[in-house]
Amino acid sequence: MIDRAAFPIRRRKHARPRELLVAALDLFVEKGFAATRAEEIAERAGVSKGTLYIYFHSKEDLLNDLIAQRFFRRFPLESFAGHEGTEARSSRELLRSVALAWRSALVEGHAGGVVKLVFTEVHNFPALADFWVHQVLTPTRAVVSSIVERGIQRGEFRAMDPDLVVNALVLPVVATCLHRHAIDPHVPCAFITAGHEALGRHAELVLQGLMAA
Amino acid sequence: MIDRAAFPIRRRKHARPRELLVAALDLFVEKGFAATRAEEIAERAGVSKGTLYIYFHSKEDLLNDLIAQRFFRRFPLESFAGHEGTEARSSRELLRSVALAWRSALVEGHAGGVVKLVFTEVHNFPALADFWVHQVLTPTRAVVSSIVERGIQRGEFRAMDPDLVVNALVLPVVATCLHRHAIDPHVPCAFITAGHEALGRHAELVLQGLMAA
Amino acid sequence: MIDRAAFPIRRRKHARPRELLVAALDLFVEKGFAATRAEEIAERAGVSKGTLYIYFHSKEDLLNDLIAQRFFRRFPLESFAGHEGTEARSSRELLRSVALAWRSALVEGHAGGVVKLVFTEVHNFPALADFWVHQVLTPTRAVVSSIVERGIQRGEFRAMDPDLVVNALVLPVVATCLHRHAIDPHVPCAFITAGHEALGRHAELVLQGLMAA
Amino acid sequence: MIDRAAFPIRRRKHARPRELLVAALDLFVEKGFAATRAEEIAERAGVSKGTLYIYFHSKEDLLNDLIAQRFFRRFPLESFAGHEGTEARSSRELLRSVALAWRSALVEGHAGGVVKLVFTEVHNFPALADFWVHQVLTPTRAVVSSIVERGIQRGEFRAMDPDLVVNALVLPVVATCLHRHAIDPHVPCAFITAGHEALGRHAELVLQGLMAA
DNA sequence: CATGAATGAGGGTTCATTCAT
DNA sequence: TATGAATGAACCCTCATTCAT
Repeated sequence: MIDRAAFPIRRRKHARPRELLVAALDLFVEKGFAATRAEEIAERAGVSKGTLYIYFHSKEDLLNDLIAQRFFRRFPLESFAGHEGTEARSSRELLRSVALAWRSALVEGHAGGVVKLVFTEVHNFPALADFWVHQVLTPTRAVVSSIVERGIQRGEFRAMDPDLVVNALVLPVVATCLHRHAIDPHVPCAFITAGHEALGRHAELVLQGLMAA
Repeated sequence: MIDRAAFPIRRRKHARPRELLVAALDLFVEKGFAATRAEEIAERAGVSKGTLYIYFHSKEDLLNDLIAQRFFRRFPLESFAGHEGTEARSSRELLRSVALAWRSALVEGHAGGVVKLVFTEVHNFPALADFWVHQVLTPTRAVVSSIVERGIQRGEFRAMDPDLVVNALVLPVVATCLHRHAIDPHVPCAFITAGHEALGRHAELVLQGLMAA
Repeated sequence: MIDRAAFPIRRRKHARPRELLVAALDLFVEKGFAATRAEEIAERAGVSKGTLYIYFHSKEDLLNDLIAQRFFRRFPLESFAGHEGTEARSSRELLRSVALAWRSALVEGHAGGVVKLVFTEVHNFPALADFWVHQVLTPTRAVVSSIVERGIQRGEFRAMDPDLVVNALVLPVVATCLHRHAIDPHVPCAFITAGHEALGRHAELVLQGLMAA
Repeated sequence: MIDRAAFPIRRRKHARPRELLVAALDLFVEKGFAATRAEEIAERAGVSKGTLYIYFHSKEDLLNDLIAQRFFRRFPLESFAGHEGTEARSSRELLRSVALAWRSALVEGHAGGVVKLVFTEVHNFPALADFWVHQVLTPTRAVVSSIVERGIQRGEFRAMDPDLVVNALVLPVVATCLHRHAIDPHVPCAFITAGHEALGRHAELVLQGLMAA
């Protein structure tokens, strides 16, 4: 039933947990936690049902491990935290970089699926809310706030609530992720999930509105 | 078990299907379709498990009926369609109205829950994608496009891809909905789901960036 | 699959838990807890697998309820506690009555199966040890002790450790129970589980040894 | 994982089957056959799960082998069979010896656990009933009968059904075994499993009742 | 129509057993 | 021979659905 030639047992031993986590993430994103059967996860990982339970205590545990091991590393925004060596760059340019960091993290890469999972399964896994708010949103908010304040002080931006800028730059990325993973497979919406440059141009639009007169 | 005095049978008999649909919608939004038990729906509607199956063929049918009966009316954007009697209003003002129409439909009201449902259950109910794209997004896109083109022609806006404006105005509303229904119950995020004026000010920001120099 | 004519649904509603407990007790005694499948219990009670879980939370719960509801009433020895109106009877006669009370409780009746269950499942259900010691053995020991002391004081018995008498009268009953339920179905042992009078004559033998010279 | 230094392979290779049998017996006695996992047995024997199946075809086979190899030797009563050189000893003394032989075999030694196993698992392993009746009870019965008849003929005992004496001497030993292995670990019962001399004094009591007037 | 006891297919989980190493 | 990762049959339990009352 499983192609042993393609999946030698010994070689895969240490890879199994990761393979199962990847398979589980894909399926949880695709079908939701409750609608995903344990056997499907195993099958996609190329193992049998029982093998899953060698590495994880339960299906719930799989998702908890996903949250803990896979999600729980900070969003890649540290580079902006202190603006090291960024004195020369305009605040507009810095904010644009933040928006693009979000884009590359969520739209490209498969972190986008994680976003869908967060919003879909948070009811039964509150740790997802913690992850999302404290590991993703809050750091972003801190970085954007500091850049916006810098921009206002340097006269680049007009006076502005930084939260408004966070939301304007970041929430469309979230919504785009969800579209790509939920709606597009059924009804492709090119005008939303258009491609690489769309979010860049979105950032331009917002930042244009931010400029001082 | 059910308080008969408070709910006379006669008067409620015809309301049953609607009451069940409302209960189901609430629970599907809150816990997801798969994780909601048929008995819970009946209980919330104040009837017994068996009664649910008098009015609906199955649990799936309940959601299909929700989509067909509840969702399947156009988004309240018709008023903008022809810009009847709107000649005098600025294009900026019109777009602001569109954004506020979205806000009042999705953030206030409980249509916001429907949005969560769309993104959560679309995998098993492709009709949700059809509903979302054709009944909600596409009309909005048409309206916004026409206003943007009008604004450009009238010299109010600089040249701009209309889709960019749809996305900039509309996607944050979607993301805000999801936040309110998914994340906030666990980790309140005032800076996102701040309240009425937030989205209004977001629209201002975007529209400012849209203005011709 | 289940003969509905013989088992009308409504009439049995209140009888179900008891029927399931009886079926479970029989099977637990016969095959042991771990080797009894939930479906077997249901089948013997004339219902389907799922019905069992309407009335009991789990298979373990079934046994716990058996212990709590069925076993947890004191052994029928109270009548001897105060020797009310027993002044006239000889101590020998009283002890003989205790032994016969054990016999009728354990060998006749189906309490004998319970004894087997106690010894078989106590490892996983320590409450069985509590039941056995505190509800059965300890009361018996108290009664027998008081009678033995009375007999010694009245010069009927020679000096004797009362515990020895408890054991001599009671332990053979226990062993006989176990034989009847465990061994006899496979290899009948008439010389042990002989019948009514055997334990009576056993008591005679022991009591004879107890008599003062 | 296993301390190879402490257990050189060579020396243990031939001991493996016995070590596994001992481990299995302990666990079957402690937790029952169905509730004992094969891996536990292997672990207690200091080998891996797979090794168990080199020496035994299945878990059931382990118990069958236990019965065949371990149990299937006669109970140590042969010495009484012909009363060789016992002419001079009183029948009372001989019976006392039989009781003490039971005690040392069952209460001391770990044969007591076997008794528990017999009564617990006989349903699924009828060979246990055969063993118990034919290898243990029947020989004892034969020996006791002959001694009792001898005692009656020699005028030491009053007329008496020999089976009654078997039961009176032997069943309390059985019950004591079960107590020690089943109940005592949870609720210690000193008054039953008191120690070496208790069964001796029990025998005295019974034999006293047996004496001719 | 309304009820809720009963059903049984389906999915999560365990563990005896196998087999490549 | 020894290992232990992997398997999958079997079991516990849930819950959508039915139907006698």
